[in-house]
Amino acid sequence: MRRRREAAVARVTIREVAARVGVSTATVSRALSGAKRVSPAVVEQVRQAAEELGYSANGIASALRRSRTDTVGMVVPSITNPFFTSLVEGVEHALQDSGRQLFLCSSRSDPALEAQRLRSLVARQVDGIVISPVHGTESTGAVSWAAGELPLVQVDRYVTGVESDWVGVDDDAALRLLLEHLAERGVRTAAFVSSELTSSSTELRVAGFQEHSARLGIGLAPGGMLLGEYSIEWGREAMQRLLAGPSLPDAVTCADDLIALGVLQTCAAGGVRVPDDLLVTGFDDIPFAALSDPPLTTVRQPQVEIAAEAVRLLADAERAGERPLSRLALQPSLVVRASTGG
Amino acid sequence: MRRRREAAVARVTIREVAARVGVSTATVSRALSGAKRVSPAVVEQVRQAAEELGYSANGIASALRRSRTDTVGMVVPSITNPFFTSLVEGVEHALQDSGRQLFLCSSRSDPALEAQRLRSLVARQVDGIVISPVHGTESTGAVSWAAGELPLVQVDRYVTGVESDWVGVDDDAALRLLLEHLAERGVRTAAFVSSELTSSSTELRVAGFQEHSARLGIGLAPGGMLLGEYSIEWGREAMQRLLAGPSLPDAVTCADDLIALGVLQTCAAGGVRVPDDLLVTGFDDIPFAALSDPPLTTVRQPQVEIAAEAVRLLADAERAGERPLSRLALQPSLVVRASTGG
DNA sequence: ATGAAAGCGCTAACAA
DNA sequence: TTGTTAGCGCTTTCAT
Repeated sequence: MRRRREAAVARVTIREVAARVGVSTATVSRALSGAKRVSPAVVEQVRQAAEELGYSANGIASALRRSRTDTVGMVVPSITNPFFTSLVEGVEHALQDSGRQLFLCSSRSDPALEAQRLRSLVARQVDGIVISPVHGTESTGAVSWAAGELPLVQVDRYVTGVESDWVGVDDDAALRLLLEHLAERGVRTAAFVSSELTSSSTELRVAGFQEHSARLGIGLAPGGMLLGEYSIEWGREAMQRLLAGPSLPDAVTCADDLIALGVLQTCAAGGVRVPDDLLVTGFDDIPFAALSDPPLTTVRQPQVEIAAEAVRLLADAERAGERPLSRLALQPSLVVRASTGG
Repeated sequence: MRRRREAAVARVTIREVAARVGVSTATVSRALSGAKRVSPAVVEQVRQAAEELGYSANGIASALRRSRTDTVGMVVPSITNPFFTSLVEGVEHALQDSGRQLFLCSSRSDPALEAQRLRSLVARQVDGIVISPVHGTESTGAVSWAAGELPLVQVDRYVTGVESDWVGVDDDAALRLLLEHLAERGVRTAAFVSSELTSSSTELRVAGFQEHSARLGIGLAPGGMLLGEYSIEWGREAMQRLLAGPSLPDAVTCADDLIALGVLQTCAAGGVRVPDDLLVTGFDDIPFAALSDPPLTTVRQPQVEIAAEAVRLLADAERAGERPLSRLALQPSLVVRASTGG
């Protein structure tokens, strides 16, 4: 319980370093940045003086002058969903090589909060934005405004009508993989538990489910299209509704792993044996998908590639003037585990 | 595939708004911030002009002038560990009311990266830092330097010898709860699977295990003190080592839920029945602790309170000159599930 | 190789 | 209530 830091000791500036060495601030600036056209001797003196004085650069002043912050903003609907955390980690990693930092924001699935985050990032002059928009239509205004202010890349989900690149997974291919797998396992009827149709990927997953289940002769169970949100709780509730119905389908296909984990929990609690009585599938392959009871069959998104590609596109966008927009749908892979008898 | 955003259209500044309305930049600044001592008519005109011109403030310039960024930095060892994500979400939420934003960084359990993040946050002039330091000793230098530059609060873990506040859980009380529960269940021998003794909370958990197990007459199984890292993988590996030993203890106590989930996975794979053959406990109560096979008995950390308290301490620190340091160890609660026969 | 000087866009004294 | 003025700390011409 001793004293705290002296309140607001004025921070050391470049001027004091310059004064100490007896050179101009310009020289100090040059010496401390890429040491160009400065004599090695001076560089060394400056380094030492900076060290002695405890100088550390004021990034704000530098940013104002250079109109660059070496910072990228990222906005995701949730930071507690492991899928997005993996994506964030991938982006942060990809950024690291270029010495840039990530400014992470959560929109908490709220378009109003998302708009606020975007305004804030633009105000803070980040050099670019990576966003997974909350909502297919309600996010449009804010996202397209931001895209007009600075380079912006959409990942995973997207809003249409915005001039920006996009990288994500091929949702149609993912549902093809899942349903072909279920068909092979002899599934004739299935339910689909998803979020409300408020985002691009949700729509594509539902559409993919409908198309491929029809093609493979898998019928939609009565009351089997359940739309809620991407959460464990919704998975639990949706499964309760299915249990309350007249009969169970052969399989429950879920639009993400969180939903599927909730479904599995309710199955366990309700005495429904998976995979004996019911097959269950997820989507994303989050780390916990392998640990559930039973382990979850799912499709893996290539998160690392998605993240790397997003950063690459952002770099392009910074340079670019005119250039065609990219839309990259990367391929998912099927991961078979015990929840489908694998 | 249409045209992109026009490259670098110079952004609208306050001067252009001022010119449009026919007032000074100072008036525009005043009108746009807290509308103090500006005539309502002018405020309205300025608002409108700003709107028409698509003006959005340059936060960097503002920050330079005001020496405030309204931004708080947070550094955590991992953003894929749900415990830390919950903490982050709590801090972000607590900050929201005061209109500040969170700048989140992951140190990836690497002291060097952590030091870099801290330098970066200080350079970016965040108003304060919330950090859960990676390492009990290797983090000291960087953390105490940062604490000297600006207000800093440690959460969850801490390094000693740094003049900063700390909020976290009462690790000793947590181990008392866990071990008393195990003793009631008839446990006579236990193993402890933890991370290396590199952080304060790890040390306290190991110490708590030793003290309370001794007090309750629970013996440490031979080779039963297993130190690795906070991850599912390490949990798997540690359990494999226990399985390779001559005999199993009655219980495996884990220093966090990720480790415990890994332990459970190996038990399932190796035919060890939990809780019949072995009791397993975790620590943190992450959302996935309820979904494992079997559901995990653990202690819940009061994350929301920890986060709220951290933000409150930061606010204090900003105001404060001299003031005693706070060390708040909040109380955990036992959550009994099937992994101990609950 | 170095220095002088001019701002980046904004805000806060201080005047009026 | 409003304007004038002086910077915040840094980088970058343009000279020398």
